[in-house]
Amino acid sequence: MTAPPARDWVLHVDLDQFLASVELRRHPELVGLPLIVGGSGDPTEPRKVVTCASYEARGFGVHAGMPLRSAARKCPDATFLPSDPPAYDEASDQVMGLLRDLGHPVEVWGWDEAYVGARVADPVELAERIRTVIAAETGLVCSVGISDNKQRAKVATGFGKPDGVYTLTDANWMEQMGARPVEALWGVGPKTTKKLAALGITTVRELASADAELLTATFGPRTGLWLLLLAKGGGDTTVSAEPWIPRSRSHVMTFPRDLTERADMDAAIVDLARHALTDVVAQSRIVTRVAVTVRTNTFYTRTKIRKLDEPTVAGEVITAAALRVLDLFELDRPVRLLGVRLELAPI
DNA sequence: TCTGGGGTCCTAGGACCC
DNA sequence: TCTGGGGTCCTAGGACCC
Repeated sequence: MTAPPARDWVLHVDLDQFLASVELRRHPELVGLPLIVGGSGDPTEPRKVVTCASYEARGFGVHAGMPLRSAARKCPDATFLPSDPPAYDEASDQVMGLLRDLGHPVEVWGWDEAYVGARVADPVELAERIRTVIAAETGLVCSVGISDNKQRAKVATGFGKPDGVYTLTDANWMEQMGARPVEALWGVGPKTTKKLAALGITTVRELASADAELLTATFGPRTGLWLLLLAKGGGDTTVSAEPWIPRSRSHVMTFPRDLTERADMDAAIVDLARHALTDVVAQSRIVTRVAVTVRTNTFYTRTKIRKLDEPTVAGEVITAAALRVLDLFELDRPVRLLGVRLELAPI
């Protein structure tokens, strides 16, 4: 038995129940009990949702995005903790640093996910080494998906969770995925699933053998062919260690009570714009466009955007622009949420 | 229990110019 | 004066993800 040759692999590393795990590290007495992270930690707080539920809490039907009050009804014995972003930033940085120390390119995807590109003969050995190092150095548990592109590696991680490793390649893709609904593909959501169903396509196997022209006619030239590629197990094979350059910076706020006074809306918009601009300036970036989002009490949500006369970081210019965009709305209903997004000039 | 916050990318269609 | 087509810029909105 000769050793297999080295090949280019893409490993997807995903920290299990990340926020809950970071909290459990410093509250070990809570290990094994249902834990829910979100809002200010007060389960009676309205208009706040679960950011992360521990596996124990998930056993009660609690999941991310669920209103805290619903979570409290489903799992009254859970411990509720406030979200602590600086702690998650620090834990994430620690994990990403350990991954980089392995000597392969690492592409960070948010707090709790990263892709590692590696030309190795034994990717399972690398995956286990990653899991061992992260557990030993940070006390955090992760799962790893192995494939030759990002989308398939991400799907593989789902089969590995929790606390495991799974490999998906051409050899087992159709066998594992063929009979599953198209929604099992990363990037296929409810809307695309419905459109595909109207074409008589419901499974990954059906999508993989669908007519390319039918797909491009329905979804456009790029998206149509991309869906076909995804179903065949293809995807993006590049892993870049280059730091991510953000395209925009935004802040939104759902108010504890709907706003009805225009002066309050103006004040909130100025606040949100300043907040976003502070982050932009800290990263030495320049604003090119200003977008404002309005959500009314009926949950009707719309965004309007305007290009600035010239790129700038001048606070007065940007807050004035945001107020002008807000002025484009009717604003004849109570406002539940306002948001400002600043789009940035490329570097 | 009414439904958070932070992002990216794609497509369609109008305006405008040649 | 009318018509056609190509290209670019801009905004709206859809869709998806963590």
